[in-house]
Amino acid sequence: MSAALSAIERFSRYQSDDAQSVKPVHCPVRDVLDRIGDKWSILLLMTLAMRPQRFSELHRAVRDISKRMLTQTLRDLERDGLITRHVFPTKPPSVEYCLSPLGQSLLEPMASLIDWADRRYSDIHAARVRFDGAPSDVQRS
Amino acid sequence: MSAALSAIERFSRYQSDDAQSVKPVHCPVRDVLDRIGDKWSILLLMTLAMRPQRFSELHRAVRDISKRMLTQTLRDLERDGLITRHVFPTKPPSVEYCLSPLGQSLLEPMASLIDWADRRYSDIHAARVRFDGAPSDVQRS
DNA sequence: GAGGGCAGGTCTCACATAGAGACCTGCGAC
DNA sequence: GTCGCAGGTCTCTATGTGAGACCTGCCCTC
Repeated sequence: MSAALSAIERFSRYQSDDAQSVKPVHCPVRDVLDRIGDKWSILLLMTLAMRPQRFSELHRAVRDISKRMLTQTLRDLERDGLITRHVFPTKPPSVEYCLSPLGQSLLEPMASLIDWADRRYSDIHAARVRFDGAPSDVQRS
Repeated sequence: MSAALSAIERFSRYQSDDAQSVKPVHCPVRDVLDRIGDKWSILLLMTLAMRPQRFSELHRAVRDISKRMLTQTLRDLERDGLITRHVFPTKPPSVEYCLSPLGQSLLEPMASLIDWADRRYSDIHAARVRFDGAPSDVQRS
């Protein structure tokens, strides 16, 4: 726990450095979070964690992503070295995406987040119902 | 590792259930990820992890968030029970936000992600440079 | 040998979301 | 009375996203 929290302290140093300087300080953590924290990246990484998959397989697995965003997200992940892209010279060429070692290394921290999400979902859902049910200052005692 | 990866397997089951059914299957993991995976939530949670803070402190800590998004993100986090909001009846009323126990429980998985981001940033940065430097099939050998 | 189909995209347009920054509210100090 | 402050809300514009038509090679069928 304290080991993990030291990461937060390290991050906080970037924050306070930034707050104190005139020019914004570049924070690697934010950079990375902006990347994998978008709408589709984690979802695609999780999907590829099961096995390498082709473009259209991914599209079927994550049905509500548009081709446009699928292409774009995959390209960004490839750019960041998290996945690799292989083109096979079949009749209509097929393209397979799979996790790189760097992408693999992200699985463990990501899985702990998924695990949290799955275990705490009922709490979150309950909190939402409670919040929406008490629109102003209605307090149950 | 295998314990963590079992979370991924569990998640994959939602995915394949969804792929097979006609009606989309509601996936709690996606629900939660959509929430904390937005541009500002993790950043604010990390900032609040250090200590409870007031609206304007948060605004100073995360300088490039707009008031609009700060308000909205805080409200969403409160709705999900991750943070609590206390109004103090000072002369101009001040408002303090702090992590709820549920929010605290998110710190550990989040910290491991932060830690990953911090340690792997140089790899990611290198991959980006490589990708941008090789626009087509130029390969350094 | 013309037409159709498939994989993996790109392009265009319409709409939703985010950011900038002006404004609001209540109150105490000057 | 009017200034300033905390914590917002509102409006306008810029940016991002989704839907879905279209494109490109190539093979297969007719």
